[in-house]
Amino acid sequence: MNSLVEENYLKAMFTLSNDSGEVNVNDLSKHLDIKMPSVTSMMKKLASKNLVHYESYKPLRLSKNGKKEAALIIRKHRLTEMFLVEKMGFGWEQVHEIAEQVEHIKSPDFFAKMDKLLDYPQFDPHGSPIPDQNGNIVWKEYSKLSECQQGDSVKMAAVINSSDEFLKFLNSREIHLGLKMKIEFVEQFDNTMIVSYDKRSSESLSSKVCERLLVEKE
Amino acid sequence: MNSLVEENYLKAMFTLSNDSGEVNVNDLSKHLDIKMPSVTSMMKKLASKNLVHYESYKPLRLSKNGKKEAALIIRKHRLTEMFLVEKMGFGWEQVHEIAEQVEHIKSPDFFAKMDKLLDYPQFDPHGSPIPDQNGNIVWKEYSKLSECQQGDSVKMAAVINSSDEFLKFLNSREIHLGLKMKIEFVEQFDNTMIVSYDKRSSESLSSKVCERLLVEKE
DNA sequence: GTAATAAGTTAGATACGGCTAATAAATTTA
DNA sequence: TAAATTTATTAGCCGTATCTAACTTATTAC
Repeated sequence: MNSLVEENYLKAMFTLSNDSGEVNVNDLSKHLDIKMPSVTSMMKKLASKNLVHYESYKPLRLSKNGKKEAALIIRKHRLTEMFLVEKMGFGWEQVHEIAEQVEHIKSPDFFAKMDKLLDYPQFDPHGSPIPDQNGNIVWKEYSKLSECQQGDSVKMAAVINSSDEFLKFLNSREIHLGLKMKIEFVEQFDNTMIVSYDKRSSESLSSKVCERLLVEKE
Repeated sequence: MNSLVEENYLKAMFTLSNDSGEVNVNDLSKHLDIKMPSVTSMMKKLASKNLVHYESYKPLRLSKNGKKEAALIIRKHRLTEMFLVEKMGFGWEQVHEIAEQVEHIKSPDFFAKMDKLLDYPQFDPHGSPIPDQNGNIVWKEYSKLSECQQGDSVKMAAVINSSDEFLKFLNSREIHLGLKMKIEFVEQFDNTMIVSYDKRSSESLSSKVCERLLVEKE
């Protein structure tokens, strides 16, 4: 059984891993707001538990097992977020903090019940995939809105790096998952997009916003 | 902000306090399964935080503040138990363990939402009162079933010291809160009671069982 | 009322998960 | 490629919450 602290390291490593599965001590340190020497010593501990591959001065990698453990924590996090939104009436901008705590609860029954009550959801309220009971994740290939063309019709699929403020911004524009929008115009100078959708006919979205929105092309 | 460990001490003290509000180091130690010296040192810490009145070799007492903190943790525990039973479909014998973990979650919103969804319940699934937001508890005066007389008609109101096994025993006899039963006969020799209720016409309950059932006389 | 027992405290150790300061290795810059 | 910078590690310390062993105070039994 891993401690709460160990779980947080595993989760952070999972999130920060690049495509070859590598993480730096420095990035991990910044992400967790824990100094580098503490990270190093935890890496040694996790290595001794076969959750991490560790060699001095080399990039860190989660072991197969570590990856699974991490995915299962993320599963609990995302199931919780979905439960908070769907069954308890929270807004998608309110659930991260709570899920951050609930994800550490040790009770398979508790999460199995959530899963069932939600009818085995595939995605969380921000469009991120929920890993299955074995820790496997199905990634859908979405496009960044910023990569779409003028004239494209798209459907909102997920938000990247969903922070409180960003989600509140989206709320204020009445943008939510599943929303269909049309790209009316792309400003060449700064890549600002003018989009229209049911409730708004010419909303302007900065490139910073468009890079954080994942969409499905229609 | 109190640590999870501190919260557990406060809760234990609250539960173990006798009518004059006193607890022994020894009882606390046994209840928490933590050795006495550890308890003593935590008591000093809690005393320095004005949560406990502590004097060497004297019985321990929660301060006014400590009592409130404890009651608020118990509030979270009991709200959670109610939520698990009413909104998630758990049995009353399954909820204690989960609530033991959920009660430590720091999020007023989370518990406020539960409270609202449950329509501000007064009692948990075992009939124990749920403290209000200020930590105040309204105690109802119930009688132990064991103190009732032959011929009395009573309504099941609460269970004392509800353990897994006891609750499962009650399940097996189809006994639940709100159940109305009549005391048909009391065996003088060992105080076993023969009771009848809707689904059973002459169920025999040992004195050990009867002492753990609280009822309302009709 | 004294001896035996139980309850409580002190002292000192341990594991965990942090930290700073100093050092070493790797990477970037010039 | 040598110097400067960044990244990572080592060594040693700290606070929390636990423990055991030894000691003290309170209670119980005779």
